[in-house]
Amino acid sequence: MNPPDKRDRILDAATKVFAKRGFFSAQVADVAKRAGVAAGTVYLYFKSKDDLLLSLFDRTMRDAIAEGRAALQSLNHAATPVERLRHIAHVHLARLGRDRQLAVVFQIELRQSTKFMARLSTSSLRDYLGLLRDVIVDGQRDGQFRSDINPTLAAKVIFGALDEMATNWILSEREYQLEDDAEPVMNLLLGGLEAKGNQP
Amino acid sequence: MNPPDKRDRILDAATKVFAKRGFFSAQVADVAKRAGVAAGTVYLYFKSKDDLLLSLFDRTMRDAIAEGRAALQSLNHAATPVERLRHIAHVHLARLGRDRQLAVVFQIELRQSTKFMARLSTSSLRDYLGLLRDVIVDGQRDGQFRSDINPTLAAKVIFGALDEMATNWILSEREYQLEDDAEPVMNLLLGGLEAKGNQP
DNA sequence: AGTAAATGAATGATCGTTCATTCAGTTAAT
DNA sequence: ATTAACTGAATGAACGATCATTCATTTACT
Repeated sequence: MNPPDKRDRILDAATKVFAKRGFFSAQVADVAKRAGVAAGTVYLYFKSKDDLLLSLFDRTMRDAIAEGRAALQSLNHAATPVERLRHIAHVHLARLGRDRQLAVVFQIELRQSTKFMARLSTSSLRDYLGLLRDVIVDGQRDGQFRSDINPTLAAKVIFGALDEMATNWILSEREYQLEDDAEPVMNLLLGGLEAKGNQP
Repeated sequence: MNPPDKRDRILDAATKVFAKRGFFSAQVADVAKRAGVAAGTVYLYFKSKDDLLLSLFDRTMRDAIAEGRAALQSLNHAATPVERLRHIAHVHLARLGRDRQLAVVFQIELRQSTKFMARLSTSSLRDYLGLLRDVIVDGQRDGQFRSDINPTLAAKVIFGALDEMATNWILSEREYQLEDDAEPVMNLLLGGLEAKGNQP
């Protein structure tokens, strides 16, 4: 059938409705209408409204991780840790920058309760931080990165910085390419704010 | 009077109830009960449940900014930009680390809708980022900081990093002092991840 | 015909909010 | 000093609107 799959159609509709009205104000009936199905049909595919949001998260993370893997594969296998970190930053911001509604759901709606946050931080997000950490450890091993830095902490800092860029982008009135933040952010994180002490 | 103020008591109760049950699941009646007043009384002091959350935010930001000002005053007036940034990071994390329930409300509950987020990002948070930015501009002027870095972006990166530390702390099972993250985070942000190119 | 998928009206539980009423405390009058 | 009148803060039962969810019925397909 041409329309991909009813379940997917409902998830797409949910993204739009949640992004626009917020998860709690959004009504299941609106999601159904937008997906072109009846309210009851939603419950043939999802256990509850909560399950809808959680499933949205799961589907997106699965897609994102697949995309991330593919992107890293496409890199020259001899890519340096620096190049790999820059690449991750680009992919991260490009993905969110491509779909504002998805970004709203991810940056805001998914974080509305400790329940969802806990789920979020113990699932694929953990893997994502782990991925960053591994790259950093590599860089430390071959001397490109300072070894006096805790790689787990550095991964969080990088994630926090990218996350803040995404949230700012959503709330900003201005129209700009989120991905364009990747370069300057990584320049700062890699090189540091302090001027190198080259007093001649 | 011994009990500070009825309005304050209600806000304190709201912090606890919102932190525990989440804003949407929390019932106004629970907040009232915890504050030791009747449900209707809440509406003598606040327009609506939303107003309760917003007022909570306003009161806390007012307190935090006052505390931040005082802290900066207490610094030697000749403090370098580096010292000032480190100081801000400490105060930021110390404040959240002192009261986990308040931290939950700030890091999670307040971010549950674009409505609150917008309010958040156009109010005192704007001033806070501006404060960071000013310190960075100072540092660039006297050559301590790289001048090829956009100070506004750097302010966001610093904020994003601290914010991520706070969120991680809330969701972590481990018990640790949030403020202890201030030093390593600022070491990373100031010095950068890359090893200085001193190949002998 | 028989099965599965889909429907959408009806249900029922859940609160935010209101407001008629109470009551403690204050003022005024005798 | 005593009583009466007044005030407005506080109460909490009741209201009413909102939705998530269900399920008896219909539709579509083999």
